[in-house]
Amino acid sequence: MLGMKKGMSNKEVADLLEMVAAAFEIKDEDFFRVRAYKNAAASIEHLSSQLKDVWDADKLEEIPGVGPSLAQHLDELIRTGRVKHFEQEVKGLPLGMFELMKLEGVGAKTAYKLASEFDLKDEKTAIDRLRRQILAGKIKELQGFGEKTEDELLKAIGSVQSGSDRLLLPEAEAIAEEVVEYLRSSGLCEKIEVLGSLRRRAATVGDIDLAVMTDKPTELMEYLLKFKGIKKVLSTGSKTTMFIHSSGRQVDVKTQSKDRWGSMLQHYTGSKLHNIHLRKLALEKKMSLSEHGIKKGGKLFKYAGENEFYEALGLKYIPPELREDSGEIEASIKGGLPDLVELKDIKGDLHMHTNIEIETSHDMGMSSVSELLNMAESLGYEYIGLSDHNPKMKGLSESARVKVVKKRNEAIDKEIASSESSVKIFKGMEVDIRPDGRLAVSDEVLGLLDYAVVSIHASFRQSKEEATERVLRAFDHPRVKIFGHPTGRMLNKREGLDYDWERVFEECRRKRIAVEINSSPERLDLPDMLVRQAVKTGVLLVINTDAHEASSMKGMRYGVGVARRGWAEASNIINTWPYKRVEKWIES
DNA sequence: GCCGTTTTCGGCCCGACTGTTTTCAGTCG
Repeated sequence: MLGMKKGMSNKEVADLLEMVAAAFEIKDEDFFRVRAYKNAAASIEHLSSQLKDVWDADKLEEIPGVGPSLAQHLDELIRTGRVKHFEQEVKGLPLGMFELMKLEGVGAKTAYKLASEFDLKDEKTAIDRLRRQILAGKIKELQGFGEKTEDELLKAIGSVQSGSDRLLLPEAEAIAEEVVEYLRSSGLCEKIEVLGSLRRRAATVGDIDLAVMTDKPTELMEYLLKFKGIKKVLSTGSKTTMFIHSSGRQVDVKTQSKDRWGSMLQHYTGSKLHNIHLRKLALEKKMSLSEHGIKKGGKLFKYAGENEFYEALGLKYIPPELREDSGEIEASIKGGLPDLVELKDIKGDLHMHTNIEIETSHDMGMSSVSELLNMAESLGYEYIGLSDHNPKMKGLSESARVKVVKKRNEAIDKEIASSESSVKIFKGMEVDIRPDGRLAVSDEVLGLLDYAVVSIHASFRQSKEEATERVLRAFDHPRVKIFGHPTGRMLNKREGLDYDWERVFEECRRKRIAVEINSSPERLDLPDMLVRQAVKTGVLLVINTDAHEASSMKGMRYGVGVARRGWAEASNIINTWPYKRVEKWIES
């Protein structure tokens, strides 16, 4: 458990530090030492690169929250697979306690008391054995425990075992919308906002955070408790109610008055690390921050708007997508915040699938060209790019593939001729990158196209080296203009491929190949951290929906969110360009 | 443990809610 497996992930290292922090906590070590470990754990968990790579570059101490002492421990962990000091600290503790800490409402101290009392040494059986003790009524006999705690523990055990993945954005939005609509029907809300990770447009969302502007918080919370969608109330008061929604998801609702609304939005949007950094900054100026406002010399100053809140700290407004404590506060002070791309900047979409039958290698689209055109028109686009999958390799001769692509071109031309739309069409194709880097179509087929989106749909187990060579080879053909959903990840389902990103981005920059930000909510690929690296490298980016039916083209906003989280400006994104400029780039 | 536009020492983010407590500790976000 304490050893570092080969390829230990950042999350696993963070868990290890959390474990040591818990050990300190029950030994009543200096509280600040405990927090130092927890801070370092959070910092490593949210690192944009692998810890091993940071170690390779000898930059452990540049990680926020990691100083000389922790750097030394981490060095030992990476070199030898273990940390003697950590092992010593955890020695003698019942290991079952670390399992119990996964239960809602159970922290280090409670877990330790329970695990020692009932001798829960085995992590695998700890929770099950605890359950039997509860059922036997043994918990309430302990000092500091009562019947309610027994009930809560039992419920917590029930829910930890039905643990599930994080929510994709549309799922989270649907739950939020249901609760918002109910709250609105109370007539007690002046304003409701979705906050937390959903407002920051993180790729996946853990729970739903809502803030309500009201001058009748008590009545509103009473009304909320009657909501049919509540499975279980976790806690409730006039300021905060937390409950489990019927979907199994936690929803937090907070109330605030109009004059304190700005500080509320700020506080509840997070991220936690962003807020901690802000509060440290405030302390240096002898100010103290909370969701109620800013305290200076014992006096509370209130902020109705988020803008004023940041201004009061001497900062320029920081858009929610940037609030991850990854340099945005420093940039705000120095005036170096990016002018982020917005949905209204988007003038086209270069990755979508039609229902034209060409015996594709993967799913074909559901919508006709004219349906896609209509949608593009309603979105105010100047152009779209049709990029059906390439004709399949198996069971189709080369001449048959050429023929079917020619037929598709004719079908598209016919649509264009009969269309009254002003939206321009590019004839593209999404072409598989095969395991060895060859493309799944011949040069002759590529010659029939305006451009190719090259992407990976199989062989995801390649090493970083193999995968890098694979995609670099695929970039060789001049018709290749877009690198589609680069990592191939599927959120909650499949890790994507890892490349030598420096080489991949450099090659894309040199060949003016646009790296795609795929807006499909189950992909959101390129991931935001890598978008940021791409922006720094000067790589062209394109935000596409990969729509398989016309309505999915409305999902562009998900990709724009990713771009914004990656600090991208409109100038980094080619589909903010007007038609003529894109045409020139495609022909180049 | 970490960290530095008042510091290499002496600080370290803030508030809400719950349960078992007669004044607060534990947990959470």
